[in-house]
Amino acid sequence: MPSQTFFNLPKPKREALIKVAIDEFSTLDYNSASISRIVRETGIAKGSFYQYFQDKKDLYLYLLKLISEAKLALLQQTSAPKAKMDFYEYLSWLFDISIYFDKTHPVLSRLAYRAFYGNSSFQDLEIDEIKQASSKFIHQITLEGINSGDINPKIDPDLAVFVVDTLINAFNSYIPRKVGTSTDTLAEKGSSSFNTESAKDTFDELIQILKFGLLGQQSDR
Amino acid sequence: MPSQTFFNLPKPKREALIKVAIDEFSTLDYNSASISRIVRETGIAKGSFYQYFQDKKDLYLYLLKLISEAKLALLQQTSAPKAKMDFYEYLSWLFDISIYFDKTHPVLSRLAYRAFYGNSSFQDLEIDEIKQASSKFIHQITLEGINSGDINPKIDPDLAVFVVDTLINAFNSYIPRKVGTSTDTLAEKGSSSFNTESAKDTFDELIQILKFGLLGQQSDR
DNA sequence: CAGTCATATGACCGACGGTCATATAGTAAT
DNA sequence: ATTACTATATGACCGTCGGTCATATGACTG
Repeated sequence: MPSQTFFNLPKPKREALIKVAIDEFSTLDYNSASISRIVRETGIAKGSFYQYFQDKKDLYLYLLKLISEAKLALLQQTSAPKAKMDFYEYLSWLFDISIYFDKTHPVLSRLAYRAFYGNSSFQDLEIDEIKQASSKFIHQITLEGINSGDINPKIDPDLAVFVVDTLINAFNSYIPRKVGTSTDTLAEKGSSSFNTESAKDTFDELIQILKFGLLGQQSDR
Repeated sequence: MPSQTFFNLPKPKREALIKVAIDEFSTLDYNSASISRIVRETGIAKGSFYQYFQDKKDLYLYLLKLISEAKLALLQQTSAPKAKMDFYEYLSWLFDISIYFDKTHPVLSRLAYRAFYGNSSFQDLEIDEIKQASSKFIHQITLEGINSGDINPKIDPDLAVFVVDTLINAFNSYIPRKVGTSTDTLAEKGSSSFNTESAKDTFDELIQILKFGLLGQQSDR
């Protein structure tokens, strides 16, 4: 976490620093992103930076936190299209929201994309924890899916969570390949560079596969 | 690719360098692994190293190539337990082989694990290509699965490949979590640190889910 | 004015990946 | 044995990095 000193900073200075940092980390992977460059560009001294943040990781974690807060805020302010959705409809709805976030926050989205699907950062407990925050969310709704009968209860819950979580997360890196946009282009221009309609169709087809895989065995036993 | 100079090296020197390098890259992620340390430990001059390899990435790619060759060799020398296997049986067999490789080549396995499932390296085209070599293999057998009717032909082949490939690959990072071994311990001690029997059971359960998901729709239409 | 405290600063540190002019050893021709 | 040529070995050196720290600046208090 940034120090109190950082939050005491005049707003413009604080925001300028964050903006430069977001640009840096959305353009380059963790190791290539440079604190030296960030402070040079922001016009503050290196020593000052290290009064605000413990280290490079501290800044990075803070940026990821800002993003997840922005996403959560969007999720909470968006009302569901249907009152009662089953597990699979809910997943589909989440995907809609995710696409909308990418469109409205292209730079944040790009940074998040790098952090989660580019294999750019490093082995680190805290960073893994942040990464798994979205997994925890999927985890929770998957367990609810099991309880409500949308997922065959004979399937090991952990395994069900793994399957759903893995596919949902990996889908973000699949789509650009599928629609012919390279992940590089995506990291550069954000998700606006592919057709969100066909992405949605493909996602719904994936959900169908999930539905059969996770539910299909039930009639069998 | 290493230079001719490297291959001209006396075998002991060449192998010593490779051994030290493999140890380094199996212990630390790409960015933490240090060329300076490798040459210090091997007892050769920095300049010499850079006569052998173009850069750090060149060495890394070469190590990954050595590993994939070793894996391929094992695959080719292992005979199938059954003459005719359907797609899902074949996947299960591949998993057996993979487990065997991990047991017999723990250090290589650890390096590969870091490279593929640790999010430790960086955005790079060539490295991504090597990583996707195993994906290509899965790709091929998945397409065969479609042709032989083991996978519902109505499913978009690309999507089918994506689902299979993603789950198979991610499974390697799921298992340690499942059996309570942290990925750190795994990277440290190799796959010998978890019960391969229960891993196999879980894998077979995953294959069942895949089977229903990818085939299930067929009876439906 | 002096004293105290938060903040700002940039020279400095060790380590990194990578370069290059120079030294050394091996080989072939005279 | 001497020369000439080539392949290989070497480590001081470069720019850059993340991070530190003694010192300077300013702002507020008595």
